[in-house]
Amino acid sequence: MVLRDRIMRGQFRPGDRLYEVEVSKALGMSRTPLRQVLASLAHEGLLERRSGGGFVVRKFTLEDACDAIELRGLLEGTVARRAAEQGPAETALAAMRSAVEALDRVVGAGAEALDFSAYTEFNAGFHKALAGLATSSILAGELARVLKLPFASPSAFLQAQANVLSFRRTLITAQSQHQQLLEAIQRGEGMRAEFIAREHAHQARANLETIVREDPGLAESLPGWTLFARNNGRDAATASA
Amino acid sequence: MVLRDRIMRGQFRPGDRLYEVEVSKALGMSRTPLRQVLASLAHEGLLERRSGGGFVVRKFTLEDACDAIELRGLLEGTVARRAAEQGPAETALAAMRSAVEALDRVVGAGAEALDFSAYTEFNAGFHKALAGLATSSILAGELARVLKLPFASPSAFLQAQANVLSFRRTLITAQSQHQQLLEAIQRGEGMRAEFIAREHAHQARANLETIVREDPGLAESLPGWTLFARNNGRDAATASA
DNA sequence: CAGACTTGAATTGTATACATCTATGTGAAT
DNA sequence: ATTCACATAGATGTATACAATTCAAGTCTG
Repeated sequence: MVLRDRIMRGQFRPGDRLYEVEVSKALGMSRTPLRQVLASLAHEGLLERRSGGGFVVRKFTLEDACDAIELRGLLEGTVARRAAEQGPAETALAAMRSAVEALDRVVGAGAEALDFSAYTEFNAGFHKALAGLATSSILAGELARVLKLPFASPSAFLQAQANVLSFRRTLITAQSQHQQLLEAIQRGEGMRAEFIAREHAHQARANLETIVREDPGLAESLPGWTLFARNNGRDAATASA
Repeated sequence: MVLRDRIMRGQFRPGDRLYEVEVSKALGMSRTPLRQVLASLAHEGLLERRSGGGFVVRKFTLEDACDAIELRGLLEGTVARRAAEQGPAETALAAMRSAVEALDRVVGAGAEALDFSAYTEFNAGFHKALAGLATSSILAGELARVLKLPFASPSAFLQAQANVLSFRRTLITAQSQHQQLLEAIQRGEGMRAEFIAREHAHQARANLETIVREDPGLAESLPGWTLFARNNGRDAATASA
């Protein structure tokens, strides 16, 4: 989906209306397949249907991003709890173990020497393995869906933290949570697993909030950040009235 | 969406492939808008995309229905907790109060004399008011989405229980949970609210399981039941091999 | 001057024709 | 007899032409 990337990269601003003929020319495709893409993106939540036809790029607030992250934590927590309660599948558990071990090696270097891109890679692997623990197709589907929301993905804005030492330190505690989550699942401690997963996501949320508050310039560089309203909820159109 | 209803009413069986020309003739519409409907239903989870093109009606298992109900409980619980923590909006809270009061009057008649359709109506009102408490548009959207899954809705299979006395009794305890949930939200007891909502959904799940186990004939009459696989996961095609 | 109606361009929604792909059956060669 | 290649029918994917709707500007009237 090239349109998705273009929206994420900021080629369209929130509130912009997408005219079918215009966009179809820009993408070099016909209106028919484009309309399906538009409908699909609307289902994903990136676009909104206008009353009276047409689509506009959705405005996200920082609150939306935080909610999406917490929702991810909620679903990951449920997956973890149920895996712990029902006995996790060995293959998915093995993937999680190897991810944790790999992260151990990365984090073992200490906050200063930490290989950030390696961390990002193995962290994604950990969360993928966690999703793979889902016994329920319904739950797995919802989690996959939520991960598509801007910034909900575990590695969505990790790279922005690369050069800030205080954030690198949070990765050490995050890895501690990875270890504890794995342990809780293996020991059948469902409730504990659920809460660790929630708190883990909460830390991601806190990191995002800190970035936005303390280093807005850094936030600007994040992919998808253009979809977010800067001013506290009031957009330009409303403010001009 | 007339196609949605036709699928729910059992005009197509799970695993059936939907041929575009055939269905478009049956519905009296062209292929172009039909394809959008098909894609939309696939996003909802009622259809699945076949590899190599086309759509088939999705098979649901009883487990899927249970998972959908628990997922609803999870999301409702989160809405309730956050409402309790952040202070609920007075208008939505008022709607919830009036729903609880109306249910009090219905349940006050006792299990034998209980007006079932009135209960169903006010119960739907309660859960609608609960959804209205959502402060987060992300959360509200996901909850609305989950409610569309077969049997996830609070009143999905309530009517099937109408003539079974033991089920009518469960409504009394369900109403007790409604009261407690409202109370917990009003008193700011977020964690308690979350768990009550979860347990409330869990009871619905238990009721569904009981219906299916003890009165399969009754289950057959439920709208959407044709989408569920009877035999334990193995469908006809697989079993014939 | 305010407000309602008309009008028309622009945009979305629908139908149909065309292109591409998939799957199945047939045939020959091994 | 089995397997591979190929042909062919049928289905999906795409493009374009047409219809219906929306929305705004302009005009006319009270």
